[in-house]
Order: sequence, then structure tokens, then C-alpha cells
Amino acid sequence: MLDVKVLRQNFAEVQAKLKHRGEDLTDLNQFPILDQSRRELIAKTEELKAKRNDVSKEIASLKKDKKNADHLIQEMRAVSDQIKEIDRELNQVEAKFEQLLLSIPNIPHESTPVGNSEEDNVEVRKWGEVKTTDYELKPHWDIAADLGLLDFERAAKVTGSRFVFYTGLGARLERALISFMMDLHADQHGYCEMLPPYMVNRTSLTGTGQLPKFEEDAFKIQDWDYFLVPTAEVPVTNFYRDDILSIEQLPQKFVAYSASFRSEAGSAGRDTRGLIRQHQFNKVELVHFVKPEDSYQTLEELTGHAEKVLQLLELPYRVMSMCTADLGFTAAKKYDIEVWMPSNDTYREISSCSNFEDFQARRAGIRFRRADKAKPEFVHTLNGSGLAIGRTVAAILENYQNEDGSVTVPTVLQPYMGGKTIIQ
RNA sequence: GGAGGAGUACCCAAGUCCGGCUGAAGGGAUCGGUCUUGAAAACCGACAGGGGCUUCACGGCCCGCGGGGGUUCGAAUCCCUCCUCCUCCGCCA
Repeated sequence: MLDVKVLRQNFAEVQAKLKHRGEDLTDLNQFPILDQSRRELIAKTEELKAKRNDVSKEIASLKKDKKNADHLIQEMRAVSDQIKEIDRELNQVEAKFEQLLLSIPNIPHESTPVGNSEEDNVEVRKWGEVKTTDYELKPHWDIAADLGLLDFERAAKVTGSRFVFYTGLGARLERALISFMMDLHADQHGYCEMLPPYMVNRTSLTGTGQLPKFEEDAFKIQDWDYFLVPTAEVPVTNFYRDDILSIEQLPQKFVAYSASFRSEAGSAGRDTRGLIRQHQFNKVELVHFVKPEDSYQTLEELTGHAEKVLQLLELPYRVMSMCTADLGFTAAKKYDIEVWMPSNDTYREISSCSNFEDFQARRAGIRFRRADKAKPEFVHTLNGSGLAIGRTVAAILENYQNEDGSVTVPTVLQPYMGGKTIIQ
């Protein structure tokens, strides 16, 4: 959510900045109209309420003195009716106003490249050597099938498409990666570990920006106003919803493992094979709450923490700065980390690290005080995958495959795999 | 699922039956001061917060007693509804 005052005072400027996102902004034109009628109605109703308060006190004192107050009561009856009518109108305007505010995307940061499509994303850096072999590299689903690590067919029977059973060493590898990443971030990078609920309510999804615009992307629980979490970002960021933190509590950083559930509406036919696009996948997520002046430095640190995972796993990757058209609704700046996937002969997204500035904090009411009596200010929130586990498994299988069909276990994972050095 | 009980400011807590100087008593904590070599204790003082409208500003006003709605000239207090917590019973990993 954007600051109403900023929107009011710099409307044309904000409009211009949002234009590069390539979204439909016709609704935005309603802002000045709604804002003005809202303020007019508030002024009207408050004036009448002030009058009612005064006269009601007068009535009280008349009654106390056993005097007649009938004429005043009569008069106030009309005033009260008027208030009710204006409040009804005001409620409607405010509801529209609120909906409008919730549907305006974040303003891109000045360092975010301007662009029209993902073609305009900018490569920031590249790490690692892409391995060249003289034998043919198999896609991870074939490797997994040969080694008995994944069972998509039975998952389709038991649940449906885009679900998977991890079996045997496949399950072990997934669990090893979760533990390895959690340990790295908690022990080496100083994150506080958290294990969140896998369902959240509507308010939480609105707080982080998935609602109201993207409801079709989420799984909703029948008969409940609960949703399966699309990412641990949602429960962890909403941990501090409607809180005022003290300055000593900042910065605060959490690492959370959770399953993530996505309907993948609109992705029918894309990445139908393998682990890349599932309705349910595991992810280790990093979430930061920081002072506004620190958030851009934090974004670099956060991205570095995610990159560290790939470096330790010795998987080649590149970091892309998302352009205005590919930022998503909530971010002011976003880096995607893309890992090398031999089967695609290209880099695939494995982490997304974003600075939301105060966009989520404003929606979710997450504030802090610089001093004891100071006015509360909104924090800045950031998050990033550190990393998506399923895609990491895919990357390991493909990048570590050997000519004989076996897969070498990355060195750092061997302790988590019971000392196993090779999957065959 | 059944039967009860409760949500008041940072914390505890009165007020709710019988609506109106309660825009919320009283403690505790916290902050400032007196005393003290220093501290503790004691005493004195300060202590709703947050949001909104308006104003160049000082300030004024509106809303806040779990959330929302209603009754009333007027609601912490009456009514409806939802949420959360606690106790007992039932069921259950």
C-alpha cells in the first residue's frame, strides 16, 4: 500500500513511475475523486458528532436538575439520523478507497531497471563454471526415475498432477537440503529459526500483498477463510502484524522452512515435467524487518545469503535484477537468482530476493519507534528464498550426474546424507 | 462437538446488574525529582496509546473499554454477531 499523503501530493509523479510496470492503471484515476469526497464526508459527520456530544452533555445536566429536555432530544434525534445517513455514505466511499489503495502496486526503486518484459532484466553477476561433458546430460526427472528418487505417477494417482512423492534417497536428499540450509542461515548468517503455520487467514494474505488481487493463485480451504501458504513469507511477515517494535528489536531476521502451495493458475502446460513447477514444494525462506534507511544494504546481504547456499553446493548461477515489468506487485526492487539447469541449457529461477520498503508494513501495520515517545514509523520488510528446495534437488541431480547414471552427493551435503557420497 | 467463564490503557485491576460530570478509579512497572557517598526504601511529580479530519502554525475536533453492527438525545455499561483466551466433558495425532 502506498502512502495516501504521497499519493495525494505527488499524484502525477506516482502515476508516471507506476506506468513502467505495464499494469492497467485506469482505476488509479479514481483516487483524487474518492479522496476528496471521503474527506468532505468526514468533515460533515464530525461536525455533527461534535454538536451531538455537546448537546448530549447538556441534556444530561438538565435531566440531573430534573428539568425538561424534550426539545433538545427532539432536535438531536434529527441530528443523529443525519449522522447515520452520512456515515452510511462514508462507509461506502471508504470501502472503495481502501480497495483502490490495496490494488495499487508498489513504486519501483530508482535502481530498478526500466523495462517492458523479462527480456529487459539485467544480469548483475554470474558465479561458477558450467560443466561441459562429452556424454549426454539427462533431465532430472529421467535421472530420478532411473535411481528411484521421485514418483510422479503415484502422486498423480493419490492427489493429482503437479504433485510428487520423494522416495528413498530422494526423500533423504530433500530433507538433507532443508537441514543444510536451515543450519547455514541459523548458525552462520545469524537468523532466528521459525516454523510457521501452513495456513493463514485473509488478513495475512492481504498484509503481504497476495490479496485482494491474486486470490486465484492461492489454495483456499473449503468452508474456512483460510488459505494454504504460498510461501513462508506470509506467516513470518505477518508475525508482527499490527505491532509496534522498539528500536532495539531492529533489525530482525528469520529463517523459516515451510511447504509452499500454489495453484499455478495460468501456468497450464508450462514445466509439466519434473520438480520445477509443483502445486506443493518445500522452501527455506529468509525474512527481514529493518529500519528504512538500512533496507537496500540489507537486500544485498540477503541476496548474498541465498547465493552462499549455491556456492557451497557448487552450483553455477547468475543474479538478475528484475526490471519494472517483471517486479511483481509488491516489490520496489527484486533480484532473482537463477541456477544452471543443463536439461534446459539455461538458468532457472531458484530464489527471489525482494525489498518491499514499507509497502507490506503499511498494509500489515508493522511499525517501530526510534525512541520512547517517538511517533511510530513503518519498518521496511524484505524476503528471499534461501532456497526453493525442489528446484535445488533438480539442479543437483542435473549438475552432479555422472556418465554411469549415478549422482555425486555435493560435499557439504554428505554429512546430512549419512556420509553417502554417491546416489546410484 | 457439549456446558460454563472471561477479554478495560505497558501489566494487574475497578466500573457493566440500575446507560449520562468515568474521555475511564486503584495498584504495579516506567520516567523525572527530593533524600543518600552511591543505591535501596520512603516521599513528591509525570504517565492512554494509536488513527483520522482541520490549521502555515499554536491549537481545535472526531473515533478508540476484543472486532463489527444495532437500540438510544446519549453506550465500557443494553441487544445482535464474529474473534480470541480459560475451565470441565466428549473425541483425537
